[in-house]
Amino acid sequence: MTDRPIPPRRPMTLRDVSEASGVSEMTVSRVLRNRGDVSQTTRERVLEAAKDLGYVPNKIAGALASSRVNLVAVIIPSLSNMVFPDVLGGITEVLDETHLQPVVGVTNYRPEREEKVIYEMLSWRPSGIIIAGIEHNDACRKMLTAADVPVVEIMDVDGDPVDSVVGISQRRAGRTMAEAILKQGFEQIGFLGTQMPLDHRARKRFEGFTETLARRGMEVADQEFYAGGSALKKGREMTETILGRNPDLDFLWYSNDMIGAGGLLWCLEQGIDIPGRLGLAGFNGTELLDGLPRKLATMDAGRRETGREAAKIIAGRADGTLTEPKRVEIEPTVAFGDTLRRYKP
Amino acid sequence: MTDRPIPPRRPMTLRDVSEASGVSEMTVSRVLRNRGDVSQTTRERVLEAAKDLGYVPNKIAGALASSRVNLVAVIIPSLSNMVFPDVLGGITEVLDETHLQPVVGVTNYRPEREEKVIYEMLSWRPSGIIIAGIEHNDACRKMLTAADVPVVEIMDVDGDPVDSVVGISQRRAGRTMAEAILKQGFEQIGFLGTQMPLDHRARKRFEGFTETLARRGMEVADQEFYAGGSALKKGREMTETILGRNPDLDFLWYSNDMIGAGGLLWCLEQGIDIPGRLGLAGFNGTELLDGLPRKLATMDAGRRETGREAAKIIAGRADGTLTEPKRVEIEPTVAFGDTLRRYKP
DNA sequence: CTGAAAGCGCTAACAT
DNA sequence: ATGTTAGCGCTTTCAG
Repeated sequence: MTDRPIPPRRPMTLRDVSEASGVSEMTVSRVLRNRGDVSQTTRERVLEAAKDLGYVPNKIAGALASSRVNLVAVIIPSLSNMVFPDVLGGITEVLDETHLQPVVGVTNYRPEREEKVIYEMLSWRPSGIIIAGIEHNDACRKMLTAADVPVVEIMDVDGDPVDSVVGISQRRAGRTMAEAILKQGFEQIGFLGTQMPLDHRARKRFEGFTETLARRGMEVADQEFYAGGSALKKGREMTETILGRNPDLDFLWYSNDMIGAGGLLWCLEQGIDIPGRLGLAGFNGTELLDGLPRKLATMDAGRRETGREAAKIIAGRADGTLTEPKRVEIEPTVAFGDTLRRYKP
Repeated sequence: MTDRPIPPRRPMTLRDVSEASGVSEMTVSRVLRNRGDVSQTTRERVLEAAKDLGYVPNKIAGALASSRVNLVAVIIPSLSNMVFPDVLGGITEVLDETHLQPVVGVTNYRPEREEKVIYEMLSWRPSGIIIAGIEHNDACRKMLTAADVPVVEIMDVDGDPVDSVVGISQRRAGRTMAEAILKQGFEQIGFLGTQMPLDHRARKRFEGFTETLARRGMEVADQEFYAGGSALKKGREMTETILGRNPDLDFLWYSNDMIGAGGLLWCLEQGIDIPGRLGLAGFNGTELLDGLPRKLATMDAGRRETGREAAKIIAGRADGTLTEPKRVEIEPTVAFGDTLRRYKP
C-alpha cells in the first residue's frame, strides 16, 4: 500500500459532483435545482454521484449568484410566551408548501436587540420579514424600509405599518373585553398584568379597556403588575394582594392566561364564588385553559391564523402574485368559559 | 424641476459607501469589520457615510469570500414543549458574548423533516450545529459527519455521538426516579406519557425506569398514553382513566410536568390524599409547577445548563480554543416537592 | 495606513 | 439537451 500524502480536505463543490458524474458543472447545477431540460439518464447519473458524495450545495454561493434567498426572517420578542410558538406554527404551515424557510430571531422585548436582530437578518437578504409588533425605533424602521424587502408586522394593527400588517387591533380587543365584562354587570374591575413598558400590545389592550370604561364614567378600580418568575405563581400572589387591598373588586382581568390561571386556582382554593362573587378573564385563548378545574374566560387573538396570513403575504410577494401592501385585521373573539357569564344566557 | 428618469433601484453595495465617503471599497470593508489599521479620520468618514445611507453589509458575499459564517444552527423538535425554549435561552446567553448567532430550525419530531432541516442548515455552512437528541437516521448522520462542522448533540448522552454531546442520561434519569419512588415505599406504579414512538428521550427514560423496577422484581403496574390536545387536560383524563381501571395504584409517574399538573389538579379535586394514598411525579422541572396548589415532584433535566455548555463547545471550536470532541453529562436532580415524600425526612 | 487584483462557488444568459 | 462565459459583492493577498 503506497503512502501518498493525504491532500488537505477541501470543502466539496459542484465541481466534485461534475467530475464524479462526468457532466458539466452547469448541468449538475440544473439537475440539483430541477431546472431546465435534462435527460433522464444524465439526471440519474448526477443525482447518484451527488448522493454518493454526500454533497450539500453551497447556498451562499448560490444566493450570491442568483440574488435569491429562500429565507424568511421571523422576529419575535420571546419564545416562552406561548403565543409566539403558535404564530410560528401558522407560519411554518404555510411556508412548508413553498420553497421558503422560516428563520427565527428573538429580541427579548429589547429594542436594542431588535435593532441588532433586524440588522443581522437583513444582512442575509431574506425574501421577507415577519416581525411582531408595529412599534419599532427609528433605526429599525429605516432599515426595514430601506431594505426593499416585503415586511409583515403582526399581532397589532393599531398604528402606521412599514408595509403589510396582520393581526388583531389590540385596542379594540381591550374595548371588546370591557364591553363583555360590563354587560354582565360587573362594576369594580381590577387589572393584573406584566410590568413591561415595552410590551406595546399589552399597553394598547389596557388603553382600549380603560377607554371603554371611561365612556361609562367608570375606571379600573385597582391594578397590579409583575415581572419575571413563574406566571402561574405570580397570578396567585397578585390576586391575593389585590383582593387583600381591595376586597370590593368583583372582576379581575389578567393580561395573559397563565397569570389568570394562577388567579383562578387561588380563588377556588379560597372558596370564592366564581363568577357569582368575582368574575375572571385572561387573554390569548391558550390551550392550557382546557385543563383547569373551571374554564377561564379569555379572548382568542387568532395567533395561528395571524401566522398563516402573514406567511401567505410573504409567499405572494415572493412569487409575484401579490404586489401591494396588505392589511389583514383578525377578529378577536371572547370565550366566556365559566368565569365571565354571570347570568345564564 | 427637471424630470430625469429614476434609475432602477439597485441593491446597495460597499461601492456606494465607498463613493459616498471617497475612500476605496477595501478601506470601507476594513472599517466596517474593525479590521486592520485605519486612521481615525477615515474611519469616522466611512462610518458616517454608511449610517447615512442605511447600509447593511451583504453577508452572503462576505461569507462566500471569507468562507466564514457566524451562524449556529440549532435544531429542535418543537417549540411548544417548554423545554426547548429553555435550552435556547442557555444557548443565546452564551452566544451573545461572541460574534455567533443562533438560527433555529424545528423538526416536529419527524425524521424526514429533520433530514430536510439539517440539509437546509448545512447548505448555509454554519459555524456549528446544536441538535436535540442522539438518534438520527443514516442520511442525517452522514450529512453531519461529512459536513466537517462542529456538532453538539444535546439532551441525551446514551448512545454514539457524531461529535460532542451534552445532556443528561435519560436512562439514568429514569432509574434515579424509580429509585426515589421505591425508596418511599410506593409499590403499584403507573406510568403516563406521550404516545410518541419518535421521542427517544421519553422512551429511554421509561426504559431506565422499568429496568430499575425489574431489578427488584417489580414492573410498571399500568400505563396510559396520549397524543395531541391540551396536555393539562390530557393529564386529567388519563389520570381518571388509569385510576378507574386500576384503583390500587399508589404512584403515578408522568413523562412531563404539564400532564402531571393536570393529574395533580384532578386528584386534589377528587379529594385523594396526596402523597399519603397516591404519590405523583412529573418530569422537567418546569417553572410552571411553582404555581400549583401543591408542588408536584419532578426532575430537573438541566435544560439551561445544557444549552450553555453546548454553546460553549461551539464557541470554543469556532475560536480554536477547543479541538477535541467533548462529552458533558449533566446530573439530573429529583425535586421532591409535596407529592413524592411519604415519610417526613 | 491604503489600494489593486484575484477569486470564493455558484447561476444567468448565451451559445451550440 | 448540454456547455461556456461572465459576473454576484465581498475579502484575501500582496503591493505600495
